[in-house]
Amino acid sequence: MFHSLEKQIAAAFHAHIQIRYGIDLPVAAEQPRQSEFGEIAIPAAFQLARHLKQAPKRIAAEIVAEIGPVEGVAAMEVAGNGYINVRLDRGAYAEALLRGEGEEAAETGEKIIVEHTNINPNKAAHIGHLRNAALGDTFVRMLRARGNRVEVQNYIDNTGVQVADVVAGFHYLDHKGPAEVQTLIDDATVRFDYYCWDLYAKISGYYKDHPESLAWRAETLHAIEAGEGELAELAHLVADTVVAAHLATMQRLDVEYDVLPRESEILHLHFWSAAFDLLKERKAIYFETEGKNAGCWVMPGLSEEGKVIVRSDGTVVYTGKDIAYQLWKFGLLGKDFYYRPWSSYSDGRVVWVSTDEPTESGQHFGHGSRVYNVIDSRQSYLQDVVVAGLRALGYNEQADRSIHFNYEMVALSPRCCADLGIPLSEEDRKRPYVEVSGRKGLGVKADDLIDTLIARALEEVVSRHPENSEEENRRAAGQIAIAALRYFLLKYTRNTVIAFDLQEALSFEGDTGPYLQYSAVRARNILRKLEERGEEIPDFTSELNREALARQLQWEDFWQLLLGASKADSAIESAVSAGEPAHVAKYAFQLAQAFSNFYQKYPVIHEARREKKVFLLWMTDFFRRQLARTAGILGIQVPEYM
RNA sequence: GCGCCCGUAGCUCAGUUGGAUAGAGCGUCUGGCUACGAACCAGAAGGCCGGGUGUUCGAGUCACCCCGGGCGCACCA
Repeated sequence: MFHSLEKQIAAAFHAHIQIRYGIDLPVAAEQPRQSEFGEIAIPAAFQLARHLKQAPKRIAAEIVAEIGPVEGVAAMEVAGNGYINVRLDRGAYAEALLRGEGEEAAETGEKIIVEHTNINPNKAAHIGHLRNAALGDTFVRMLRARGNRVEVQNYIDNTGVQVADVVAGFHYLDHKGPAEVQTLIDDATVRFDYYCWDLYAKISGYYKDHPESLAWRAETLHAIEAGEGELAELAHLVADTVVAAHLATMQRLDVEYDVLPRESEILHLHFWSAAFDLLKERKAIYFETEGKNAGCWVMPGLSEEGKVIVRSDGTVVYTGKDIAYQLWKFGLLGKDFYYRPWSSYSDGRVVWVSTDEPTESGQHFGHGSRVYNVIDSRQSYLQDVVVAGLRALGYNEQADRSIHFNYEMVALSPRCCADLGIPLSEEDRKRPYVEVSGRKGLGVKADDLIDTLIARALEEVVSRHPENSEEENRRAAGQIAIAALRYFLLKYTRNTVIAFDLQEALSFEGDTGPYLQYSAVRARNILRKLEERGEEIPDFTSELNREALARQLQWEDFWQLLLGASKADSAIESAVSAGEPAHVAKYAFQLAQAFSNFYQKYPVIHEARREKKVFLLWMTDFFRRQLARTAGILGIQVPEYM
């Protein structure tokens, strides 16, 4: 609502300035620093001052005097050195909100692809992976909330070095074949992804102590690529099982996917050779004959030596496959995968996985017009290579629409390592944070963290609601734990390194997910309590007219809460353009804060005057809906009670 | 060496793309529960926005130079 009105008012100024001064000025609408200054500030006079060579203050006064009535605006005034402060017509604004106007979502035809999660399927997910998924999933929800069509892809690198290492661990260190590994998978007392976590650390350590054994890795990679033999079979078994574990972990956070494109199909369906032909044909890469890259196909430009795409033994590096994948996402490769169902969600939606065998599914993916790759900042260089590849092929437009949605890593605070019993070197203890390492098995497993959070939340819920059933309390605790976790991962802006601290993540007070939930739960408790007392929730539209609304909204407290709650769409819009899910979190928190204050100050149910009571109930209901919606975009549900 | 990121209250972080008197949470201190359940609210203390020079009506925000920290720059991903 606010968003569309703001645009409308800016447009009125734009039109006036165009006619009056003959200047096509892009008019910005800002939020005044203080609420007493009104709802919208127009700084246009500052820009005009340059063109007109007059004082901004004078120009602002002239515009205010001449612009005439603007719809939805009650008053305008000049302030500061030349701001035009706009005051909205409160009654009209509230009436429009009451009738549910101005909430249209502009559906755009283009399809946006968001790729996120992308965990190597060789071990359990850790806290860093959760940041990726929470950011990606929330961004998807933000886009969908404003009407965009979005396809969520989770790329599975099931033929890479990391999977190969775990396979080598099973085969060479543990001497286990596919049958034994299958037994392990079927054993309910073993968490297979956790087992692989340890095995990966074990073989990484072994490689370090016995460099000659790296031959195992090469042999395993070859076997996987050939797709034959026991090692290849093991690779499939390991990768598929771990992918299922990852999806189950992500499901706990309400993170869902549309399709799982796999590297094995990139290879078997010859996506790479198609891309390779294109790259050679358009001279995007060249065959190096001398120097340290002799015998390799190299992409020039990004670094002094260029980036090797095809090794001297003829195998392609990951980035090469990624170029093929990126081309496919835009529909530029002239090839597609086949698809079969991988699993389905409780609402029946199917997650599809790529396959190399023709199927009757009729499914098609890709052909996006814009692609967001949610990948941490350490891989910026590789992402630049991919984009440079598109450019070298002449796909400049697609290169511009390839967005590396980067974010900083999640590290561990030294205190956290101490809490978790992770030994640190003297040097590490002095650092601000310690990087997690899969190879060293150093990190916080996602499911362990979620379990801890749920246990904590359950303690709190049970202490407050011993009368409720265990099932109900578990349900609420689960929702609270997820809210705490998702909010914790989202409240930091993307380029902030999160030094993970268990005690902070476990907090349910202050700037946290549970605070949002608590605020929404309290709003609903008011409405529920009213009905329990035998009163009915009024029909707001028939009991409140414009005049009544205007009367009540003379109270600044009420107006500010209503205004704030009506800005959800505006907040989402600016968060999308800034690419910052954290902005949505911040908005939700401020909104919850405003309501907590309102809740404390105004006893809604005990209000004696009818008009005011109905108005307060409507405010409560409006706030509740807006906060629930915003929390939903963060992937946070509002529990029945807490 | 080259490239990118960061430095804001005791701690952890925001800061609407250059705007009005720099904000929040935690922590500390003070006050508020017979309940629309305090996982809350109100108030207080706490700042050379790392340092310097510039750009202009105006800089936490932009440019350049220092200082301090992080991450990249593989025939790993």
